[in-house]
Amino acid sequence: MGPKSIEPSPSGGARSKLLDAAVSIIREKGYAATSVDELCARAGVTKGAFFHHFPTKESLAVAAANHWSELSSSLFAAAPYHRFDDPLDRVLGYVDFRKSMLRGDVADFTCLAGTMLQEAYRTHPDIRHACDESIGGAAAAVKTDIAEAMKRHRIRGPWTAESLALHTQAVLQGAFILAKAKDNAAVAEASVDHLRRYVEFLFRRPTKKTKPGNAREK
Amino acid sequence: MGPKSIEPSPSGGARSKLLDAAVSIIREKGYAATSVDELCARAGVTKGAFFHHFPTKESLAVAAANHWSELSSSLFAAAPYHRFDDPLDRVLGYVDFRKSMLRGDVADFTCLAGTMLQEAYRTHPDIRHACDESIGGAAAAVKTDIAEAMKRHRIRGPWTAESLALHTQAVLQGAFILAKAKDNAAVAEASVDHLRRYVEFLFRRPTKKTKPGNAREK
DNA sequence: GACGACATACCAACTAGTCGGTATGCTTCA
DNA sequence: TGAAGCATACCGACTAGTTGGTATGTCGTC
Repeated sequence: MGPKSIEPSPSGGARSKLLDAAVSIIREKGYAATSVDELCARAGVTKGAFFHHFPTKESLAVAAANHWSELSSSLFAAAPYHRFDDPLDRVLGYVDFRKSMLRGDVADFTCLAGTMLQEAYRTHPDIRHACDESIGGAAAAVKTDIAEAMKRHRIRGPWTAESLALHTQAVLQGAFILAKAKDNAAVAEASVDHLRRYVEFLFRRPTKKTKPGNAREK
Repeated sequence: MGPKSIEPSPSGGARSKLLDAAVSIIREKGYAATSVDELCARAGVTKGAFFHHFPTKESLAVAAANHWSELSSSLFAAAPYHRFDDPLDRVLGYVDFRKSMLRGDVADFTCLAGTMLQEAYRTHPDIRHACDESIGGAAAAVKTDIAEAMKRHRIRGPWTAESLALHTQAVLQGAFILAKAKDNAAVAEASVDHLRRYVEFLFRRPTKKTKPGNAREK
């Protein structure tokens, strides 16, 4: 914690370089397979610097998860869909935005938190907690719009804004796994399409036709 | 391949004990964090036996993924929902069955393939492939019923039986991650409920009231 | 001259994988 | 029948390299 609690390090510091390295390497190969030496190498930093800033490898992972939370929450905060008046449009805009991110290398659009959770949920409780908060934070942001949309459109059902928000995260996480399995983002897009259709159904909005020129496979 | 090509080892063999150990340990801590020594210890087998049956640790993981495919496909083949006449009931029965499995320890209901994919998709192509086939096999089984249900109920839409089948797997995989994040199966159940509602919607079946005693939470 | 931010050298524990060996079959043919 | 010949299954000590982590030193700044 120290002086970095105020300033997130001006990107020249070893700490922030290690954080960035952690995010990218762990997304490629997971937490356990990522060695401290490799982290230092990618960050262009020595081992001394590593253990100066982080007492253990695990604490770096926790910090990386928190860093990831900040990265994503500011990314979504800046996204265009917030302009919509109707909160339902914001929810659907969020889904569309997530779908539009499914491009390029698989390691570049998958989720750090989901990746680490899968292997560390039991052996590293602190990592589990930080990843839970990361996903929970994303869910909370959508939940707000979902709750407003339920109010505005007078929708009620045997589900809550919270559970639907978490469901969007589940679909996304599952879509990432499918994309990794097939090394192909198209299958993830299709799952997000199903999610969008489901949300439209819940809010009784006429389903929009699937975007033209959407069939991009392999 | 010797005498074992006919009989899958009568469960006394070191090979099958290693396979079982691999499934359980890897589901607890992932592939990379699982050491060969630990595998041998849990299987009650020596290191010599390990490398007699498997040339590398990676090849054990591939065999474990295939073992997992067989375990799950025979589990689902024996499940009760196949009795239903209407293929749609079989699809919904599958979803209900998956939901009913969400009990007990998280490590005992999560998916080996999804867990390994997350960390090994890039570094271990053979593992990725075996896990892809595992998930693909599960999806293919559901796809059959979905396709029949589409025919029987004259349903068409901008989605295919295949994409919906894969979507069910995505939701399940995502639900597992949520369960790991919160160390709580309830959140996974809620996601599966959303999935069921979506399938009912796609097939224009009146949504059944949430099961009695299902205590819709909060 | 104290302190933060690193660098260098080092270590004990663990890692996947090797290797020479043994015990127990199954086959073949005299 | 039985012995030679060979394959399979398994054992466990060993190794070369890697792991996360430590101890100590250097350098610039306040």
